[in-house]
Amino acid sequence: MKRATIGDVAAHAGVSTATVSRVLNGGAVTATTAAKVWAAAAALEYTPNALTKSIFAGRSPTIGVVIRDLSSPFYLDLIRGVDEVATAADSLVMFANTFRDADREVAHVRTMDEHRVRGLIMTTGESADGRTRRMAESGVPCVIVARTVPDPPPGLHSISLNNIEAGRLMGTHLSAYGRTAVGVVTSGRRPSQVERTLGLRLALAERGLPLPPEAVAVADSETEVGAAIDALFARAHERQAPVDAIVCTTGRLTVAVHSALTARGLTVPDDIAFLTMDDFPWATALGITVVAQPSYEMGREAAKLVVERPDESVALVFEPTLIPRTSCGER
Amino acid sequence: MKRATIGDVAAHAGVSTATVSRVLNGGAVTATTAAKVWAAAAALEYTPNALTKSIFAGRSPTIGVVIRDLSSPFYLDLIRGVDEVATAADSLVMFANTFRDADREVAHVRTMDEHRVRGLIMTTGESADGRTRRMAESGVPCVIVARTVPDPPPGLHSISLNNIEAGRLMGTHLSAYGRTAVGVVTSGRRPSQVERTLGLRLALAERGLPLPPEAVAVADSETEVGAAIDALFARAHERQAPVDAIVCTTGRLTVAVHSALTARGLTVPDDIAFLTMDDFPWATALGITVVAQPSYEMGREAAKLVVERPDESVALVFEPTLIPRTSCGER
DNA sequence: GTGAAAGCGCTAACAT
DNA sequence: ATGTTAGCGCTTTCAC
Repeated sequence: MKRATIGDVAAHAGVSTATVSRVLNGGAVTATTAAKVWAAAAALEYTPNALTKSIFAGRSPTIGVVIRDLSSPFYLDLIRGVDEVATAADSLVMFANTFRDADREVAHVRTMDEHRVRGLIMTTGESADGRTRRMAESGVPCVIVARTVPDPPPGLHSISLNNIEAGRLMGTHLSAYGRTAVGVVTSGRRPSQVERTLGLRLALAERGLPLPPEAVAVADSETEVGAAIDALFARAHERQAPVDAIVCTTGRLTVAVHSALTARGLTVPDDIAFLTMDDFPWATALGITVVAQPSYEMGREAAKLVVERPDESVALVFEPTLIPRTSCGER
Repeated sequence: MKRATIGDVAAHAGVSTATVSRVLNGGAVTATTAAKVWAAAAALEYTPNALTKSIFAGRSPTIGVVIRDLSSPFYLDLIRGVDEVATAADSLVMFANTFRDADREVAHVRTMDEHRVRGLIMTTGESADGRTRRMAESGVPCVIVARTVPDPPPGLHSISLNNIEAGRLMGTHLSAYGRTAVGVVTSGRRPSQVERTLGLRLALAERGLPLPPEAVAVADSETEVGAAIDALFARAHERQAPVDAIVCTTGRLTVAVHSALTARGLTVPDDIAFLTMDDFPWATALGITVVAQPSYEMGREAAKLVVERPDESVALVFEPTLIPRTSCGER
């Protein structure tokens, strides 16, 4: 069954397409004609073509979101925040997951650009930065999440966490509860990861506690966590400096690190303290102390940036919060 | 900075727009002209307008997804599955969350329709069924997830779980581990919920175990869970039939029910067995036995239905799996 | 192989 | 208040 066009409605109602367009979009029309048009539209089950409309506007009323890893709890809340604001602004959300793949990343950003999204929110690496800048310059506000951008043009925003502070919070908390030898599991070279580790090292150093490179293990994915932990423990053993706390700098690996610990017969917090990033629904039940980011709020703010301040260039930095539970021996 | 159109590229390359269109879409052109056009496109940073393209096709290469509740782990995996095959099919995913609100539901479905999505995947109630049928009839395949549809026209699919079997699995498992008085927390009147409870009741009955209505508590949201559990226990107390197992028929409430139990000083599984729906990352660590649905696979199949079999009408029913851990006293 | 021109469904000046 | 007409950016006959 072919879809009715505005022309069909016009014919059915005995008016011109311009008139139909007017009643549909609230122009000046007689009540009588309006009624006729509405009747015709209903009879033909007319559904306006948003694509065609967007051609005129030059843009689609859609906000693009490119996420690197949908399995991370942080990103889930972020999306919910974006969706909330988008819906309120009569926007849709166009979504794509890059599965941590740089090629998919540039491809998805390009596709979003081709679809003329009104704005783009992305939590990705640098690979698509060239296009992002161009998009911003041509009037499509972009928001980079979880990373700051150097020298941003108008329209290019960034939203991130104060990662140094997140690390400091961890270090301070751990030392306050008597831990002196912390080991960290981090997912690697991304700025956020590096900064969190740095903040941790800073806070520890201020209290005379060391965090040597040997105490930092890198695990890129969940499957590498076990080996990373083992290597960490082995090095600690060599140095005769047994670790009494494990910090995980990414919420994505929380489950993996926690299971690795318990799988090795370690009891939290008696044998070892555990402190990780990003709050999650089960953290309370498990008594896991976390440093939380306001992920939902960050999603809302990201969307608000594209909706409300398209041609500024703001760098929003959110503050982390430590939520103490029992995994560091708090009670 | 104004965006380059195909006309700009044509002018820059000294050819016609038709020729540009040909080289962009792989028509018959000389290598020389092709080179000129590509050079011009690159120089002008030309990005094709996917919106305009879609006008001709009559459809956008986009798959719409309307979800009732993004916070449920089931839906998250579903979306990842959809995204995966959509990407493989050069489609984008247009996403909207209804926050369990019927008005948002119809609004979002309409918007998806207006955007001429090539297909729609939705996990919603009946409120939008009228439009869904029409969409299917006009050539837009729709997939209803987590519910079956009566007398579907071609193009209207459904994907669901064998909920009766899910309930049976629970009943069988519980009775196998010696539980005789089960109480259930369910989120209400949705067919999936009712069927799971029914299956449970059936399996229990076959073993001579009752599941009276008083043993079923309804909690619509997380906040109502505490009260529902209290009422359940109170009724069991009156009937002098203390409950030795709690079943939760929706993954959405797993956390809430579990915490309600522990908050009341109950130890799982010693004081009470706990069995819930939908597997989740922490279930292993917590030792929670679940009846899992293949959510990721269901998302993939849903997307494949719209991509590969747009004008059939298939009702896919997936089988649940019980994943035994320790929350029912398994060891 | 390439260009001119018509048209996709709709809006936005201009007319009337 | 309503109709006519010219596009929006692109694809697609149909000539050449």
